[in-house]
Amino acid sequence: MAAAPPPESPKPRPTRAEAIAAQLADDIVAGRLKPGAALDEASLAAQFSVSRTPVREALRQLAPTGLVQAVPRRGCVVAVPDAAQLAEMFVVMAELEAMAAAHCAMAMTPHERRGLERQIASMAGMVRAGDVSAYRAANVAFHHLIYAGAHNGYLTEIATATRRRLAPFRAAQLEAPDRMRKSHEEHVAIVTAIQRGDAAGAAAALRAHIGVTERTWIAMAGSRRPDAA
Amino acid sequence: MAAAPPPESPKPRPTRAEAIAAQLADDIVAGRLKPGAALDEASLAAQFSVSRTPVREALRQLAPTGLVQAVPRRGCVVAVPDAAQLAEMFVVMAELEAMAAAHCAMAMTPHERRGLERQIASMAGMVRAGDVSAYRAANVAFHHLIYAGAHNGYLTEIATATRRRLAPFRAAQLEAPDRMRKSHEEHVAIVTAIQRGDAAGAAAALRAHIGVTERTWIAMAGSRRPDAA
DNA sequence: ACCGGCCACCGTGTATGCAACGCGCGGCGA
DNA sequence: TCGCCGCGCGTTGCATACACGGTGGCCGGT
Repeated sequence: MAAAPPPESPKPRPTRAEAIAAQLADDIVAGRLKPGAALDEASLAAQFSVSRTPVREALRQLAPTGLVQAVPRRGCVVAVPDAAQLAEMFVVMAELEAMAAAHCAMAMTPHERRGLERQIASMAGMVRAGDVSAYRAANVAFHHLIYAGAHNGYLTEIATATRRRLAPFRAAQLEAPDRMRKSHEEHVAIVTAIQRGDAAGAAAALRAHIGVTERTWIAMAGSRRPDAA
Repeated sequence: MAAAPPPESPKPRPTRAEAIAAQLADDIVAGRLKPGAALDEASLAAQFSVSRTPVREALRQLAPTGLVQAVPRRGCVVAVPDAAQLAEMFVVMAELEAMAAAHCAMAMTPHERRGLERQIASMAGMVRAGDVSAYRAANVAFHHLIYAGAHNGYLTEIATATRRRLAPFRAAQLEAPDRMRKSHEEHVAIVTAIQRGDAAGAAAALRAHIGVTERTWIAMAGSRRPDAA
């Protein structure tokens, strides 16, 4: 009778539009649909073997999430945030995750803390093995453990949304040499702070973690000055 | 070549669906549509003198914002967050606004600071006159000045969304005789901290204003006390 | 009288058709 | 040669029509 963490499961059976929206979102987040790509209703309809109607509804659902940009009579394109917007989102995400980490430090249950330890141990193995793709997936899971530990569904919601929106621009982040190892060390620092109940330390560690990520991205994005905020 | 603060104006001319979505959102936020009310497509279509199609698109746009709850084959209702969810959202909103206030303290331009002073002065007059309805509107404007002063469009976006979602449940908050005066005093404290560049103080003042102290936040993490404002 | 299954109504989900708007190209004039 | 105007095409916006699923009530059985 334990309440499910998201107390609402409004998805007894997804409708076509929802399935298409989920698929498109996934394609965008995974980078299969590149920022700026035009989303033609007719083509998508043909591609999914449905009429334009569900495709339109899917796009209209995606627009408020920020994954696609809709201009009233000119169709939709995959969102292309400029450098300043990305910087803003990184700043906010750092704060959101810091908030979650602080909360974790104070309120995580023993069971959740064990889960965190297990995740860290598992990821340590991936680092040793150099398995970047496994590490990438585990990284998402790790951050979701932090969200869950904060026991705040709304925080989880907006942090997840922010992370998704930034995902296309962080895809290659772990490719940078030695980044995976550094990332893991930062994770360890975060978990250590959480485990000893150091809320401020956990928040700071997470801010630093995201901050480094942002800098890494800026370095890879080219040679623009990294003070866009 | 000066970049416009919102470099995108994706609303050359709103489409029917967008107009309906805006109208519905407004009705929900203003409390004219009460939480739990069923949103029948046909009725709404008749009411707006359009077909079901734009109404459906409007509802699909509103669903991701959290203002309405959509169940796949059972229609939409005005969202009814329970006490725990409301408490979560208040906590997050307090942190978002605290974040904004901290940024304001450090980065507001002189022009923006003068605007803040003017707003406070104007609201002081409303308090003296006991004009609750004018104060209510000015209060929203005040908080939006804080958002704007943070110079972070994404933060503004999610803070505004959160505030909108909570609006239906804060409608009567200022009706308490002394609440308006207290609220104004808190605003003054916030502005004072911002004007002297005290980021931590501004953040703390805003947290207190929203009514969620850090301790409340911590307590709520474990035990889910339904102490929604 | 209570319970179970059946049926009909209501509302949503999807498809199709038509009209309007935006855009690009070609022609005309300066 | 360059700029402006008008026209045609493609795409989106909206309306209408049909199909599927869900819900509530009715009826027969126990």
